[in-house]
Amino acid sequence: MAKESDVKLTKFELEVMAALWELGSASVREVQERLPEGKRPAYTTVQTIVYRLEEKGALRRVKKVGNAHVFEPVVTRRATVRRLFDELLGFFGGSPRTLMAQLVEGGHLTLEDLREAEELMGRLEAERGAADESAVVEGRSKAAGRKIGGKERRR
Amino acid sequence: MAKESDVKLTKFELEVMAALWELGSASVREVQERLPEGKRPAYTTVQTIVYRLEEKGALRRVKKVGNAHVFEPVVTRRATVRRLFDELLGFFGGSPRTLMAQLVEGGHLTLEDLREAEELMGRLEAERGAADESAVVEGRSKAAGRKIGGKERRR
DNA sequence: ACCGTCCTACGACAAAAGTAGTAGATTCAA
DNA sequence: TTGAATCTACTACTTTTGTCGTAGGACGGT
Repeated sequence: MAKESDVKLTKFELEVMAALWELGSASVREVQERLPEGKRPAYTTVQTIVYRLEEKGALRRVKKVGNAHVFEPVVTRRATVRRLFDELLGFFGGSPRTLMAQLVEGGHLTLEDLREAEELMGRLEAERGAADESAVVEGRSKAAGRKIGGKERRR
Repeated sequence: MAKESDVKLTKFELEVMAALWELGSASVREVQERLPEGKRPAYTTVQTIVYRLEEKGALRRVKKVGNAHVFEPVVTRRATVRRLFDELLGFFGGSPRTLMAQLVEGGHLTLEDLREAEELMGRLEAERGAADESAVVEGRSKAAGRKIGGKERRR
């Protein structure tokens, strides 16, 4: 029955969806106009993509305004990112660590990015935790305890 | 001049490259055999991809063994990951944070993953820091300058 | 020297993705 | 009520990807 998770999007479709996620809901014209300056295809091109996305079940038309249809995303941005990430992970034997290492070494992330992520993680855990008391341990989820320059390993 | 960075790879091409990165260098047959069980295309299919990759400059033939060519990657795994990641970032207004947030919320990362990343970052910073002190200008000090410790022999 | 096996070089094709034009219905402001 | 502006619903075409098959050359063992 075509789960949301098996919607595969191409690069351009992704951009259209990105616009739609930002707008919440929009007409073809609105989507087109939200596309980055340089690479803004003809109106009908965008329209075609929107139609294809509709067939894939990535979005749906919800109403009309004037004689124009208004579309709304069906697949969430989060689910899509998850999918993309999983794919990316594929090239790392499914290990987020190896990937993270590449990101760090590639200079994509700053220390603050990581700290913030930790903090967020702590918040989320606290929020939904409460229920399961066992296996908590995980040291201070406060993320404030810096400790750069740990062991000197490999390399 | 076709810089290494403008080599765009498709999903399948990525898989072939992945095999090649793992093997270091290999013949078409070897690459094909390294492809995951289920999705293992015909020999000539792999051959075609390899040829196309050669045209794109992602790999090159380095020698012959018997009558078979042996190929070797030209673009590095790191550069490729960087590229993929940058693309992914595109959907987040280029903000690694937003992306990280999605990853955390999506449960892709564990606290340990983050910690380890921080640690690695600390090590790298220390390593390269010292010498840096003065030369700050260099517009591209933002990654790309990788070359710590000779070859990239991880794993 | 001969044959079976493995490669290489090409050529083909279908499906997916990217890009757009057009005919005719709709809307809306004058 | 009309005509310009705008949409929709198709249709169409070009590239790019994914997948192979085949003809003929190169090798290696016997």
